[in-house]
Amino acid sequence: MKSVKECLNNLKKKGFKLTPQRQAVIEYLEGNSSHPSAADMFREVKKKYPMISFATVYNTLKMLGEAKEIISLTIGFDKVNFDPNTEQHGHFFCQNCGKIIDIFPDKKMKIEEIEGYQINDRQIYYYGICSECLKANNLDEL
Amino acid sequence: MKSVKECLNNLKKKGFKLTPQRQAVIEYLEGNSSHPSAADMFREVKKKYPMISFATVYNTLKMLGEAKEIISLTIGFDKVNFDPNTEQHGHFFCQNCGKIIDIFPDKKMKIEEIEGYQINDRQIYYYGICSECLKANNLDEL
DNA sequence: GTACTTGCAAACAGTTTGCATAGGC
DNA sequence: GCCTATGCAAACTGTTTGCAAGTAC
Repeated sequence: MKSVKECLNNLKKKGFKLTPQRQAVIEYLEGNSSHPSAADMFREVKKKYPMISFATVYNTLKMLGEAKEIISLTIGFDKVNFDPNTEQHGHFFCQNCGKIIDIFPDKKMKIEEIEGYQINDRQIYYYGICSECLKANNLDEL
Repeated sequence: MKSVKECLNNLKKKGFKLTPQRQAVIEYLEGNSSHPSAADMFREVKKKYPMISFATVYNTLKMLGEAKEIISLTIGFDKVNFDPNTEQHGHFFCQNCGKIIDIFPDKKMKIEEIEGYQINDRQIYYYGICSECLKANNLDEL
């Protein structure tokens, strides 16, 4: 997702209807690097658009995924998180505070080939302790 | 998990009790590259050990994870899958047949460092169509 | 006007939990 | 004998679904 405007154009081109609910979700996601879950989105979007429902959030996320405007992360073990940045990059999951942090490689990552397979996507997940938690030394139990 | 015997020794050393149920799960997992889910394990182990319960399967998997005898994969979007091979390697998820396939790199993969972070683990997930599905051309809807 | 989207609530799947009983060490 | 593990069922969480009413185009 490069910008709200481009995203809306892309969706319109693909025949999706642009409801106010969908636009509210898109506006919340644009430039958001916090990797929100569906519940995070529901909670936040509801503040500005109180009549939105959970089903609509999921519906919108599914549509944005199909339109390749967002990617889904399964880095957490219980729920799915979403990232509007569809450029190839990795993710770090802090096992202490639960934050998901973008990891951009030094050089442009190219997805390797695997003989005989068609690769549509790759995700690289790192698990560990983030610098903030290491500094604060407020490790819960590790 | 290198072998059932080594695994049992390791668990004993760490103070875990070796119940028949746990041994049945370990024997099922040893050398198993099918990346079973908890439900798969429950179904299969039950055949040889009919009185096992779901809670015990989850309990055993949690213990094996803590003992670093297995790794958990979140490559699927709904459930967790398990791999008794704890050597660094990637995984491929076929978006057509749902199979999870081990991907071993040509050269020994080293986990990169990330300045200021402590990395405990890394997972690389590939998504696409496996060679079997490509050959069979029995693509459901893609 | 038509077809798709919404909101709601109920359903669903995977996983976790509480507790009495059983069993490893 | 102690303390942890088991089995069962119920609870819980994240996500999906069915359907009547609403709305983008």
